[in-house]
Amino acid sequence: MQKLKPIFAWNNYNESTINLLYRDSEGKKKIHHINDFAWYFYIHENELNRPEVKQTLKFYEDKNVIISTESCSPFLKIYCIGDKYFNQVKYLLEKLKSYKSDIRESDLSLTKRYMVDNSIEIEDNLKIGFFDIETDDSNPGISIGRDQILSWAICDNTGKTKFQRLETYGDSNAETELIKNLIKEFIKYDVVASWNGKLFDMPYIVSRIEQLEITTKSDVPLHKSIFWKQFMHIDMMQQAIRMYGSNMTTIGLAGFSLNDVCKFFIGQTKVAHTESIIDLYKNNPEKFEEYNKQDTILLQKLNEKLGIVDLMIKECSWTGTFLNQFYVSELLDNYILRAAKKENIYFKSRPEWKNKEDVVEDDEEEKISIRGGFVMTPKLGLYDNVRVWDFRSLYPSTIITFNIGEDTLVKEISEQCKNEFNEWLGERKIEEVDFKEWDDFLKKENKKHNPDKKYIQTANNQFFRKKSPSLLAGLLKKLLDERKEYKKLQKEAKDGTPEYKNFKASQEAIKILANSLYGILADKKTRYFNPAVAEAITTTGQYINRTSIAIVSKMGYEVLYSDTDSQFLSIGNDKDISKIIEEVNEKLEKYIKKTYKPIEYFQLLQYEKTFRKFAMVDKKRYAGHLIMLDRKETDQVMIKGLETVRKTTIEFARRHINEMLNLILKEDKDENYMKKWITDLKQFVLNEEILPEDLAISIKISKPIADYKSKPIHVLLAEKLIKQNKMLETKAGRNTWGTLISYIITDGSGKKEGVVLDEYKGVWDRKYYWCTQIYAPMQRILEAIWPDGNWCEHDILTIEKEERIKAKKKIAEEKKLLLEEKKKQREAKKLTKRQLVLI
DNA sequence: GCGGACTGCTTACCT
DNA sequence: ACAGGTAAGCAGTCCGCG
Repeated sequence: MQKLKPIFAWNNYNESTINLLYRDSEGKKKIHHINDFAWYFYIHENELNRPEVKQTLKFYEDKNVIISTESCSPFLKIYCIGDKYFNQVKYLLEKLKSYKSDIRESDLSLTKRYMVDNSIEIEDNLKIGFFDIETDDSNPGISIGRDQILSWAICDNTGKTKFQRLETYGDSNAETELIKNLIKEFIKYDVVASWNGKLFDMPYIVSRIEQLEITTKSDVPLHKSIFWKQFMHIDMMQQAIRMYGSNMTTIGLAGFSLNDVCKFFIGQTKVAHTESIIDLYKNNPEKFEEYNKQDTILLQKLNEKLGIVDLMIKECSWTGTFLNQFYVSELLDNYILRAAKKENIYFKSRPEWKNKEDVVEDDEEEKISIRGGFVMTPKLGLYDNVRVWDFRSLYPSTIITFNIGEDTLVKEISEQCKNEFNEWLGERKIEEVDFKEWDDFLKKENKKHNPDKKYIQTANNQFFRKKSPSLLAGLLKKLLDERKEYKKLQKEAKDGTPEYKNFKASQEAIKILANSLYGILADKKTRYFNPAVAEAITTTGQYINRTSIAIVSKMGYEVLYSDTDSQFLSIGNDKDISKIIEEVNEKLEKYIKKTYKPIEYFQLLQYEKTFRKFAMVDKKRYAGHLIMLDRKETDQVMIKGLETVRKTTIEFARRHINEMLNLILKEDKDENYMKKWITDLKQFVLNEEILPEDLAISIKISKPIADYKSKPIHVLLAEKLIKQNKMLETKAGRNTWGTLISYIITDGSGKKEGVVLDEYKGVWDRKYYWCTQIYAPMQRILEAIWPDGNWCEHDILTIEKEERIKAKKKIAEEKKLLLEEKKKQREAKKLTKRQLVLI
């Protein structure tokens, strides 16, 4: 029989049957059962020499929990009666863990083990339904499951919608009918997608099902335990946050409400309404229906435009992950485990999930931190002709060039070499060390530990075998090659066609996987966590960057700044930049090849952008007039890290800092011009009226109020709003989007006092706004580019403070003088008294 | 009791 | 529930001074 492609697979608690959900040739959903697959884990053979381990294994063998064993030298494969969820197996594993035994892959579920071992391909032709529910909003605030569901709508991939409305308001039988029909509808699809459905729609439906006792009534299409397995649910909002959350300000996305996202990406909005939902339901059923349907249509269109779900499906089928487990770590775990299985590499078990409360203060593992990228202390100032180039995929390339991986690491000398490195480095940070000194140290160590060049040395003084590619290097090479192929195909296909979209999704999926690979090596929660290996990558990245800086400096060019994989240089426009890059690349390649003798060289600088005028303000903070980007001419002011790109900055400051940067970078205004400009602006802020929207500070509430250890003003205001039922508590979690609190500072002199925007009564602290919100960011920029400009004269608060201190000192001195005077007088009196007595 | 110095928390950014 | 590096503003605390 041809291997069937499951849509989803699972095994129930304490059962050893694997259920595969699939569609037959007629497209009908079926479940295939697998009963003959035995679960197993690995234990290192050396462990068998320990009496306590031996005894434990014997004990569970006698109890028939361990069925059989098989040698997989140097490991022993132990087959059990069920997976890690079986109580008896759980006890066995707990016992072995308590002995700190070297056990491997014991955390896999039966289903995951089966999928990995058989390299089961996952169905990627999935039927998607976009849905949304409306609920009774007559009570204040939102509370999951408190009120009735009023309707549902679902939209298929072609834009066809279905809608059902609660027939009789307040009637629980009618609501039961409504929800049953929704479930029946869900089951027709493989995936149902929603907007924020993970935190709203799904829990709401589940809660209503429980309250109405729908599952205990027998005419539901499928039994309770099984109908949720008939389809998967994904939350498109979470995925949108993953994709665009990090650069929303850069691209200009206002927020992650469905309305904001749709307005931005597809230029469409939700159905506008001023009435409450319950009002619409009761008095305007047509509009109510349109409103509910429109949300699902928007989801469908959004997916068509952005390919959100397509990309997820691609990543899932590439790695062998089911959609409802769509997390980077899970995707990569499946991908790596499948490859490792073929190479007979067994990874350690994934660490136990630790609750926040369970983390011990002195946990050694928790304290380990891994060195990251190189951030050069920038040479501040205003420059002409600044060129930027960067290393293409620095970390993947480094892994390949230096053949980095747990399997290629020379463990025998790893500890000693680490100690020697730390001893040499001492208290210094690696970026403080002179490059030549670092290079010399590495050469000395290389000679000592690697005389016949069998290994390849990394910049943290670790050694990796060269004989065959590491698992990681092999995977990455495959990924990069595949991506190249898909990129080519994408280029050949016609823009907008299904093929084009398919190739695009493929190459993007691969890019995400390749770039995330390093991350899991430095993540304590994964089985791949390995400080020596992770730091081999980052430190060597730093080293390559600094080698390049050394080469460039020797060629006579000045590197102004560098962050991880990019370099900023001031190179006149009379020079041929491509030629220079070519030369640097050649020299770098020659040097790395000569010094480290890699099997394959995989580093490449590529030309990125040119700034006509450029202001270097601080680490990770700069702005410039960009005229060339990826070999295409452009004309824009690019700003990184400065207040204008931060969403906490007030609009007034954002507008004026932008204006200021435009004047300096595009219109080449000089220092004197800007001084005048600042003086005028200060007068305006201190005397004129400013709109409240321009003064509002917006800060995100990122977690439940109780989790805050200190309570700044925005948290205090949020707390008040929550108490008044005007705002929802934020849930903990990575892919949730907290609520923004917008407020205005009424008194910024001490502990900040303020009001939320809605309650603003016209009181604002002018001096605080000028000094902290508006001028401070400007001053930092101006001081960086014209350091001798006496820019502090506009910082009123600091000046006032200094004057206060001066005045105080003066008073103190006067007092002191006065006291001394009195003392003198007293003594004089005493003297005269004594003199009198004497007389 | 006041205010400066310092520390730690929080947010939001960069690669 | 993929990483580390960084700036900035503020709350909270400690400590010396008077």
